[in-house]
Amino acid sequence: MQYWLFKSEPDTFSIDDLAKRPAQTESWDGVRNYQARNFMRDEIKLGDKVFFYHSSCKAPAIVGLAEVVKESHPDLTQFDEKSKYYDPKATKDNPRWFLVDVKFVEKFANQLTLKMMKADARYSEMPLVKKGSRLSIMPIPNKIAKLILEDIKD
DNA sequence: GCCAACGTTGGC
DNA sequence: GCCAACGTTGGC
Repeated sequence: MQYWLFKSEPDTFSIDDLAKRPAQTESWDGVRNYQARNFMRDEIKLGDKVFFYHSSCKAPAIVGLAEVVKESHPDLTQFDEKSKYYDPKATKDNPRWFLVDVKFVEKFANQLTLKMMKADARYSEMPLVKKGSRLSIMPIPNKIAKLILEDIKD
Protein backbone atom coordinates (compact mmCIF):
# COMPACT_ATOMS: atom_id res chain seq x y z
CA MET A 1 0.00 0.00 0.00
CA GLN A 2 1.33 3.34 -1.11
CA TYR A 3 0.65 6.81 0.22
CA TRP A 4 0.01 9.72 -2.16
CA LEU A 5 -0.68 13.39 -1.89
CA PHE A 6 -3.37 15.05 -4.01
CA LYS A 7 -3.52 18.82 -4.23
CA SER A 8 -6.76 20.67 -4.52
CA GLU A 9 -7.74 24.29 -4.27
CA PRO A 10 -10.28 24.49 -1.44
CA ASP A 11 -12.25 27.17 -3.32
CA THR A 12 -12.75 24.65 -6.11
CA PHE A 13 -12.93 21.36 -4.26
CA SER A 14 -12.17 21.01 -0.56
CA ILE A 15 -12.03 18.08 1.84
CA ASP A 16 -15.51 19.13 3.00
CA ASP A 17 -16.77 18.93 -0.56
CA LEU A 18 -15.44 15.39 -0.78
CA ALA A 19 -17.17 14.46 2.46
CA LYS A 20 -20.47 15.76 1.04
CA ARG A 21 -20.34 13.82 -2.23
CA PRO A 22 -22.62 10.88 -2.86
CA ALA A 23 -20.89 7.90 -1.22
CA GLN A 24 -18.25 10.47 -0.19
CA THR A 25 -16.51 9.56 -3.42
CA GLU A 26 -15.21 11.65 -6.28
CA SER A 27 -13.46 11.02 -9.60
CA TRP A 28 -10.29 13.07 -9.55
CA ASP A 29 -10.88 14.76 -12.88
CA GLY A 30 -9.17 17.66 -14.60
CA VAL A 31 -5.57 16.56 -14.17
CA ARG A 32 -3.77 17.58 -17.36
CA ASN A 33 -0.19 16.89 -16.48
CA TYR A 34 1.44 13.80 -17.92
CA GLN A 35 3.46 12.86 -14.87
CA ALA A 36 0.43 13.10 -12.65
CA ARG A 37 -1.62 11.19 -15.19
CA ASN A 38 0.94 8.42 -15.33
CA PHE A 39 0.69 7.99 -11.58
CA MET A 40 -3.08 7.63 -11.82
CA ARG A 41 -2.99 5.43 -14.91
CA ASP A 42 -0.17 3.11 -13.88
CA GLU A 43 0.68 3.25 -10.23
CA ILE A 44 -2.17 4.25 -7.97
CA LYS A 45 -3.83 1.11 -6.70
CA LEU A 46 -7.03 0.17 -4.96
CA GLY A 47 -6.68 0.76 -1.23
CA ASP A 48 -3.84 3.25 -1.54
CA LYS A 49 -4.14 6.18 0.85
CA VAL A 50 -4.30 9.78 -0.25
CA PHE A 51 -3.38 12.82 1.79
CA PHE A 52 -5.71 15.65 0.86
CA TYR A 53 -3.79 18.90 0.48
CA HIS A 54 -5.26 22.38 0.19
CA SER A 55 -3.24 24.56 -2.16
CA SER A 56 -3.45 28.17 -3.34
CA CYS A 57 -5.06 29.34 -0.17
CA LYS A 58 -4.20 31.23 3.01
CA ALA A 59 -2.64 28.34 4.84
CA PRO A 60 -1.65 25.57 2.43
CA ALA A 61 -1.85 22.35 4.43
CA ILE A 62 -2.60 18.66 4.61
CA VAL A 63 -6.14 18.56 5.90
CA GLY A 64 -7.34 14.99 5.66
CA LEU A 65 -7.15 11.50 4.33
CA ALA A 66 -8.86 9.68 1.48
CA GLU A 67 -8.65 6.24 -0.02
CA VAL A 68 -8.54 4.95 -3.59
CA VAL A 69 -11.75 3.06 -4.33
CA LYS A 70 -11.42 2.70 -8.10
CA GLU A 71 -8.31 2.36 -10.20
CA SER A 72 -7.49 3.95 -13.52
CA HIS A 73 -10.31 4.77 -15.90
CA PRO A 74 -10.71 7.51 -18.53
CA ASP A 75 -11.44 11.07 -17.42
CA LEU A 76 -14.74 11.76 -19.19
CA THR A 77 -14.28 15.53 -19.14
CA GLN A 78 -11.72 15.14 -21.95
CA PHE A 79 -14.54 14.20 -24.36
CA ASP A 80 -16.90 16.98 -23.27
CA GLU A 81 -16.64 19.98 -25.55
CA LYS A 82 -18.27 22.16 -22.95
CA SER A 83 -15.81 21.22 -20.24
CA LYS A 84 -12.79 23.36 -19.60
CA TYR A 85 -10.88 20.10 -19.50
CA TYR A 86 -11.94 19.18 -23.04
CA ASP A 87 -9.09 17.78 -25.13
CA PRO A 88 -9.76 17.72 -28.89
CA LYS A 89 -6.94 15.25 -29.40
CA ALA A 90 -8.46 12.62 -27.14
CA THR A 91 -10.84 10.01 -28.53
CA LYS A 92 -12.91 7.38 -26.79
CA ASP A 93 -10.87 4.68 -28.53
CA ASN A 94 -7.69 6.35 -27.50
CA PRO A 95 -8.20 8.38 -24.33
CA ARG A 96 -5.36 10.57 -23.23
CA TRP A 97 -6.35 11.34 -19.64
CA PHE A 98 -7.03 8.90 -16.85
CA LEU A 99 -8.14 9.26 -13.28
CA VAL A 100 -8.90 7.33 -10.11
CA ASP A 101 -11.79 7.62 -7.69
CA VAL A 102 -11.12 8.55 -4.10
CA LYS A 103 -13.30 8.23 -1.04
CA PHE A 104 -13.29 10.38 2.07
CA VAL A 105 -11.73 8.74 5.11
CA GLU A 106 -11.28 11.53 7.60
CA LYS A 107 -10.74 15.22 8.07
CA PHE A 108 -7.92 15.78 10.52
CA ALA A 109 -8.68 17.72 13.68
CA ASN A 110 -5.48 19.62 13.10
CA GLN A 111 -3.93 20.82 9.89
CA LEU A 112 -0.35 20.12 9.01
CA THR A 113 0.66 23.28 7.24
CA LEU A 114 3.26 23.67 4.57
CA LYS A 115 4.95 26.16 6.85
CA MET A 116 5.29 23.57 9.62
CA MET A 117 6.75 21.02 7.24
CA LYS A 118 9.18 23.52 5.77
CA ALA A 119 10.42 24.46 9.22
CA ASP A 120 10.95 20.85 10.25
CA ALA A 121 14.10 19.03 9.15
CA ARG A 122 12.35 15.68 9.50
CA TYR A 123 10.33 16.64 6.43
CA SER A 124 13.32 17.15 4.17
CA GLU A 125 12.32 14.10 2.14
CA MET A 126 8.79 15.36 1.71
CA PRO A 127 8.37 16.06 -2.03
CA LEU A 128 6.06 18.95 -1.24
CA VAL A 129 8.75 21.04 0.42
CA LYS A 130 11.25 20.47 -2.32
CA LYS A 131 11.94 23.34 -4.62
CA GLY A 132 9.88 23.59 -7.75
CA SER A 133 7.57 20.75 -6.88
CA ARG A 134 4.41 21.68 -8.71
CA LEU A 135 3.04 18.22 -9.30
CA SER A 136 -0.57 17.95 -8.23
CA ILE A 137 -0.18 14.25 -7.47
CA MET A 138 2.90 12.88 -5.81
CA PRO A 139 3.98 9.71 -4.06
CA ILE A 140 4.78 10.10 -0.37
CA PRO A 141 7.60 8.00 1.07
CA ASN A 142 6.39 5.65 3.78
CA LYS A 143 8.58 7.25 6.43
CA ILE A 144 7.09 10.65 5.71
CA ALA A 145 3.56 9.27 5.71
CA LYS A 146 4.15 7.88 9.21
CA LEU A 147 5.50 11.22 10.35
CA ILE A 148 2.49 13.05 9.03
CA LEU A 149 0.10 10.66 10.74
CA GLU A 150 1.94 10.96 14.05
CA ASP A 151 2.25 14.72 13.94
CA ILE A 152 -1.34 15.27 12.95
CA LYS A 153 -2.72 13.36 15.93
CA ASP A 154 -0.99 15.58 18.46
C1' DG B 1 -0.83 40.61 -7.92
C1' DC B 2 3.97 39.17 -8.42
C1' DC B 3 7.11 36.04 -10.01
C1' DA B 4 10.02 31.74 -9.94
C1' DA B 5 9.89 27.39 -11.64
C1' DC B 6 8.17 24.40 -14.55
C1' DG B 7 5.59 22.32 -18.61
C1' DT B 8 3.90 22.66 -23.36
C1' DT B 9 3.77 24.21 -28.05
C1' DG B 10 5.27 25.00 -32.47
C1' DG B 11 8.50 26.96 -35.89
C1' DC B 12 12.66 25.81 -37.84
C1' DG C 1 15.44 17.63 -31.79
C1' DC C 2 16.32 22.40 -30.29
C1' DC C 3 14.67 26.28 -28.06
C1' DA C 4 12.01 30.64 -27.68
C1' DA C 5 7.66 32.01 -26.48
C1' DC C 6 3.92 31.28 -23.97
C1' DG C 7 0.92 29.30 -20.29
C1' DT C 8 0.28 27.46 -15.63
C1' DT C 9 1.07 26.52 -10.83
C1' DG C 10 1.19 27.93 -6.38
C1' DG C 11 3.61 30.17 -2.51
C1' DC C 12 4.18 34.58 -0.81
